[in-house]
Amino acid sequence: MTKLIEIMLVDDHAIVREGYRSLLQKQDNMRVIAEASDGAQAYLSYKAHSPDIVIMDISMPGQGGLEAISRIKQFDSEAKIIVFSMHQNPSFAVQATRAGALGYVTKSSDPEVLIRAIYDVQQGKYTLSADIAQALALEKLGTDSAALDQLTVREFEILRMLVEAKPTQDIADTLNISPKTVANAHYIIKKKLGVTSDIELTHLAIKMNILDLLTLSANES
Amino acid sequence: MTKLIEIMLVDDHAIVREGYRSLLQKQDNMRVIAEASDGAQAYLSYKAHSPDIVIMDISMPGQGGLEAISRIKQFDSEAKIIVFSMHQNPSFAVQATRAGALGYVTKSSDPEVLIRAIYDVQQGKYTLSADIAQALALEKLGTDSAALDQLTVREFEILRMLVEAKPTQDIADTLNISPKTVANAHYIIKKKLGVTSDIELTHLAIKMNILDLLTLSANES
DNA sequence: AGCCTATCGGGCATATTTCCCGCTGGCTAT
DNA sequence: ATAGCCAGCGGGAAATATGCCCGATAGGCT
Repeated sequence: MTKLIEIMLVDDHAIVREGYRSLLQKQDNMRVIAEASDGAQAYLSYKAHSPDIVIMDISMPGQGGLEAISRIKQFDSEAKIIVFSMHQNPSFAVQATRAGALGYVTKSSDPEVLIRAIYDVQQGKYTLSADIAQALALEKLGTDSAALDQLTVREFEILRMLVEAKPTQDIADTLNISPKTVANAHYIIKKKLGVTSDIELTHLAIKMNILDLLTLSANES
Repeated sequence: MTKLIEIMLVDDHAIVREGYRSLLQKQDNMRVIAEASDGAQAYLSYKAHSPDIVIMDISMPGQGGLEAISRIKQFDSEAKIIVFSMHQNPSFAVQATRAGALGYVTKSSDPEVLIRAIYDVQQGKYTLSADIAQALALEKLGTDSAALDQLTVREFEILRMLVEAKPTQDIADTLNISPKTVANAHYIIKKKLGVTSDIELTHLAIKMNILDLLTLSANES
């Protein structure tokens, strides 16, 4: 009566694929018909097997999962893809959705959540695991993405030097202002961006692409 | 003929535990007799079941895996623990070993590697997966991120929480120590690593791959 | 036993952060 | 031109954090 749902698994950790397989075998109307351990393989395998549902990890080496999603959707815009990720950051869910995923479930979720998501997505319904839904909602309220626009030009300039780990004195010298002013700006910046520690500030800088990570390996100080 | 090996699984992702279980069931002389999804639970469960082997993830929320290893070893210095981690950074293996683990296998390894490790560790033999062994050897030669190895297990653990921007108070709470001790450790860490600001510390953490950049924006707690 | 190291935390002087304030100078609207 | 506004600058002062010291305990090793 219920038709068989054919599933493809994509995850770079064999043990996790083993877990999916074991879990899905318990559902008698689901069958794993293909597997892949990276994005490139996933694309080829999708074309070869046309599964009903793809369960995909997005943190894989090389050709990542997001790229694979885009390519699969390009090949078949009807493809039904669920992202199953360790990342609890709602931004990942946003990116996955943009790429074309129909569902996003965190690995911390109970197995039933994934099963539920498979049924939902099978019917074309978009699904999020509860933790992500909540985080996304909070982010929507928080509106911190445009936070940088609150900074004045001077503050932004100081921020950039701060996150490069330049000492206050150096910044003061470069800008020909008093170290006290730099310290004040430092404080104002943290306040405007809503962080309380320099570590959080650095995280934010990375997220907002103020801090060029490539510079990190090439050291100076 | 061969005696049954009783195994306890510790991992915060249910799907991964499912994977272990499925994998280990195929070995007719191994049996999963207990599971836990965080460090505190792992400790209690160990005391209750006395498994022959513990397979433990070390990146878990709250009471981390390293702490759990220490406590289990304290309770039973004969405990045989294999760390099964996503981190390919050899420093994690160093810290795990210091805490008392007998084996370190990355999740990218083939399932057979884990099975092999179980047999080895069962006989009291120390095991590393090939990728880690190589990375460790290179580190020994290259003295690259070896700075991290100067840190004690506790310090390393605190460092990881610090660079995730966890407040001192939270860290103190999770580890059940005084905020003052955390502050002291914070200072010692910076001193050992030769940095003077938290921003530099964060840079270092990124360079040394302690701070997973993908996880970076995943700020919840 | 004696020594060593890890862990834990108190003490305390110094430095930094945080917040408030006043000053200047350039805009803009009246 | 005059008033109002805001960016930029920096002093002051209380609250906190940092840097460095110390002593205590506990487990391991010789």
